[in-house]
Amino acid sequence: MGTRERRQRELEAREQLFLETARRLIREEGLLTLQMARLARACDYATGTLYQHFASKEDLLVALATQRLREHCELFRRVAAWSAGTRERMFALTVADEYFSRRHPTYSKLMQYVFTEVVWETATPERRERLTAELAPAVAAITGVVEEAIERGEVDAGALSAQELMLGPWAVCHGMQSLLQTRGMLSQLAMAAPRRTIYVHAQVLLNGMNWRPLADIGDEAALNAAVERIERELLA
Amino acid sequence: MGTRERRQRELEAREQLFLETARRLIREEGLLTLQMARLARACDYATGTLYQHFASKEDLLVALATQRLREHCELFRRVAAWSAGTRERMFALTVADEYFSRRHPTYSKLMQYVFTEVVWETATPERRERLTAELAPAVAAITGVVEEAIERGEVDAGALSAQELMLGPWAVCHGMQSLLQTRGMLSQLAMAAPRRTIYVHAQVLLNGMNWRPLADIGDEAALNAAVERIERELLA
DNA sequence: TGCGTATTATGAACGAAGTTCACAGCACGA
DNA sequence: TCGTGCTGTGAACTTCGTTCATAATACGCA
Repeated sequence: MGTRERRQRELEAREQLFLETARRLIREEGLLTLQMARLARACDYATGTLYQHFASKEDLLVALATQRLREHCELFRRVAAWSAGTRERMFALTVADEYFSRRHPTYSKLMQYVFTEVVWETATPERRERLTAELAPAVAAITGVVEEAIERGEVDAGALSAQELMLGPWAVCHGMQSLLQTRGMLSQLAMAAPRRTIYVHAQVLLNGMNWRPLADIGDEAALNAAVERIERELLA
Repeated sequence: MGTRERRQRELEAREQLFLETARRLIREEGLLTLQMARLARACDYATGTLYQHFASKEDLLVALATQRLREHCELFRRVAAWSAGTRERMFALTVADEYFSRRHPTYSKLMQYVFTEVVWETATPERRERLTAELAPAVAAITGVVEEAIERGEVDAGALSAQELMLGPWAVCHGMQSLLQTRGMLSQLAMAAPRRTIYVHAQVLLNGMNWRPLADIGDEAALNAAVERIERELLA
């Protein structure tokens, strides 16, 4: 028969078309000006057809975010599985995160918007679940690195669990990028090299956990070498 | 004469009324359902009157955020001027930040929304400037603490400037709160005590900077004592 | 106190965009 | 070939945010 699954394939292709085109429109004209009717028109479909795939505009945005988040999390999993020491892998996660955000400039903004009460609460529960489901494997992978380090005695966990511990580097990454991305923040601060600042603070935090081998915070050459190695072996 | 300045006072009082009422409506019904017409009606004014104060809905939101940010920054300045060591003051900033967010649950969400491209770019430049202007004194005060610590040799700044250094604790604070506040994140992680996790990571970061006197990360009692002292002396 | 003018408040009307739905068109099976 | 059910369509609907012609008010002055 195959007529049913052919139709299914066509539907998926159309959904992809909508998502890809939405991404392009956002890239070209900004999140601000994305309009459902225009998006449908740009894909040569009627508005109603678009609504057969996405329950609302917010739904579409969450779907868009989910797609990129999947890539993001796959990258994390690859980094977590890298054949290197736990300290190096942990730092590599920061570098990878920064790299990913740099490669996808609209992604962080989209995420910021999507996690807003106004958008998040308007999207359908299924869409929200699909997004959060993407996180689980990545969280598990990163937690795995922390657990390995704890077992090997390479880090002082204090009273924190592996998950609580990994929240630290995650927060530094996320917080720093969020702050730097916020307009009126950079102008406030005289940031010479924002990227380097992220890396240094990530290393500082890992040092604070006494995560061995410790990094020499003052050694810029070593930092650059570490970053370059990660970019070469994992991200290129 | 005084008729002009009386009018000025009346205008300011009305603006306050609008802002207070908006705050209440948001608290009671959420950011999602705030409507300009309803806000005006709730204050017994016509819609047009509301628009004499705020150029747009986004403008109103930025004004709302600015008001709270002022309090927030005043708190920071008070903490930065505390008669305690630099390390203790630096940690106190994290505790104060967490405290402020806890006291004003809708503030962080509002901020998150306001800094969104969709809102920020739609507000008038004057409003945006007024918001960012609030930041300057607080940033200066915090940077002052870092500079004092550097001068006294109580911290290893590495190659980072005072401003770059203070971005670390700020990012930890902001990032951690942002992550914990995001729905679907907490469910992902089994967080026993999110507040304590923030504090520990703040201390870890400061330790990583070798900021003296170092904190014993594993010592929960000491951490609690420090937090309690800060809350008692600065925040109560 | 009364009048003319300027300023301000009003809320109905407007406009823009998200969403819906009655209907047309198409494909598939009998 | 015809009937049926499904799908795409886009005009109409709805919901706000925003504006603006008009009414109301306040103010200065004779």
